[in-house]
Amino acid sequence: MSNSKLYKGSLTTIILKLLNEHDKMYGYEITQKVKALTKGELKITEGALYPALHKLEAEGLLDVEVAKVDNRLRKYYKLTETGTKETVSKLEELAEYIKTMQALVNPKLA
Amino acid sequence: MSNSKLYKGSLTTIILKLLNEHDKMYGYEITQKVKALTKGELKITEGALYPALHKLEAEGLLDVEVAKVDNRLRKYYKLTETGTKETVSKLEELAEYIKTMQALVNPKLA
DNA sequence: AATTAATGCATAAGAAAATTATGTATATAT
DNA sequence: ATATATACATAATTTTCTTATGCATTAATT
Repeated sequence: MSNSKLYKGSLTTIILKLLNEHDKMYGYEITQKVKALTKGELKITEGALYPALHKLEAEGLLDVEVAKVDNRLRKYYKLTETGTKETVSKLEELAEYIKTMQALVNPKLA
Repeated sequence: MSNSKLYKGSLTTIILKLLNEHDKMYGYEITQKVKALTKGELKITEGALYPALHKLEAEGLLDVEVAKVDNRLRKYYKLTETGTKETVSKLEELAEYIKTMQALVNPKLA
C-alpha cells in the first residue's frame, strides 16, 4: 500500500469514498484510480483490495454486478443504501482522526 | 484505542512526538497525556502501549531509565538521537498521509 | 476497617488488516 | 515469441491492536 504504516485501516474509507463518487467501479479500476489521484503515492495491492471488497459485500455495503468486457471478467461494485450511510460515517471518522492527530502533533493550534 | 480503525498504525508516531516534546515520559503518563490532549477521544490501552515502547527501545529509538517514586516503579523513556531523526520522518509521513487522504476524499481541492 | 479506584508495570490469546507470494486467464505491445 | 497490462482470487505470514489477565502500591470512598 505504502511504506507508511498510517494507511493501515484506511482502505475501507478509500473504497467507499471512490464508489460514492463514481457510482460503480471494478477492482482493477480502483487500484488505477487511487494510483492516479495520489500521483503514485498510494498503491492498493490486490491482496488487500479483493478481500476488502468481499467483506464489504458480505456486510451489505456493496452490491456486485458481473460483466464481461473484451472477453475478460469484471466485477462492478456499487454502494447499497446502507453503504452510502456508512460512507458518510467513515468520512466523518476521517475528519475526526485528522483533527485528533493534529491536536497531538501540533498542540499549540488545538 | 478508539472505535475508528484509522488510528491503526499511528501509535508509534504519537509516542515519538510526545517524547519529542516532553523530553522524558513514562508509560502511564503517556496514556494520560493522550487522553487529555484529545479530550478523551483517544485512549491508549496498555496492551498496545507497552509492547510498542519495548519495540521502540529494541530498535534503538528510545532509552529507558528506571525510577522509584512513592515506592512505585516508573520507566522513563526518552528519544535517542536516532529516535529524534525518526520522529521527524514520522511527522513528515503523517503530513503526507493527510495530504494524500484529502486528495482522495476531496479530489476537487487537489 | 474494608473496598474500590487510581497508579504503574507486564504479557498472552485472539482478531483484524495488511504484505508477500502465488495462481489462473485474456489482450496488447515489443 | 515474450513481456506487460488487464482482471480476478486466495493462502501463508506479519504487524498491530483488543481483550483479558496478572501483580503491586497508594489514594479515595463507603
